[in-house]
Amino acid sequence: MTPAQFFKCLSDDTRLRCITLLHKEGRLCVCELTAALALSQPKISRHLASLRQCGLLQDSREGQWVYYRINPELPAWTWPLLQNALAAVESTGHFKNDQVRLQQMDARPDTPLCC
Amino acid sequence: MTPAQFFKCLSDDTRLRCITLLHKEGRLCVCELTAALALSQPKISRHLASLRQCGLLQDSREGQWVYYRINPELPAWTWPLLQNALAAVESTGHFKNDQVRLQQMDARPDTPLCC
DNA sequence: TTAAAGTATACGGAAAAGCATATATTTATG
DNA sequence: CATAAATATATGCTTTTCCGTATACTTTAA
Repeated sequence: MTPAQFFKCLSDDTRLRCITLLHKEGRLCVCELTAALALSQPKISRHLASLRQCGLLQDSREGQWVYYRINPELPAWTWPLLQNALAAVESTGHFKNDQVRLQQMDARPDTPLCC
Repeated sequence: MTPAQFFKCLSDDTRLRCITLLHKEGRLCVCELTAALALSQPKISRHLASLRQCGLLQDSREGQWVYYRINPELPAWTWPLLQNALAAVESTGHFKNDQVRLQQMDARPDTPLCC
């Protein structure tokens, strides 16, 4: 992944909101992101697929659900950028209303409540 | 400027190369950038205009030449991102061959040698 | 084995981005 | 004033991005 490609990943609000929530929550399935951002499932799925294809995200299927997380093996130079990107989102107040629907502790990870 | 817009500015190689050189040199005119990157003048001019319009760059005409610099009044949240972006470019070795043609000290700023 | 939930992808269209080329504009200079 | 240099913009085109909708795939559960 080149720096320009990395920035392109972050250059769209939907992708940036997904990444922000994934960083906050650790991992989320598609339906949780769809519910949290109030966007259509194919839209979320397409953006997640593009982020996976460029190496920013990892996915793992668990039964019915596909969980996404930030790829822990990203190149070293991306980490400070990612940190500052999230800090920038935080400091500008963008997406401050985005939040994953609260889950009952004993409901995860088997059954996301959102679906 | 939103974070996503900021990242879009950095998501193109030509723009990233311009920003990298401008950060290194402080300020450069269009013909210096055109020569340093070996790209067409309209292409450079268009990218610089887009970066100026979104607030990332400032321009100032000095006689025949228009000098661009990184806008010193960028919002605070952009600075660490910019720093890390340049560090990323450096560490990945991209654009490592880009350099402004050396100027004789007494030739600047009146007459860029490149033109 | 059928149905339903969760997810991915195909398709078609709209909008934006990016480019090469040509031309206009501004400034300096003879 | 005419010309040349530096820069900006217009034009037409191709490519990419983004989206909504429809549909296919996968897994679970009845």
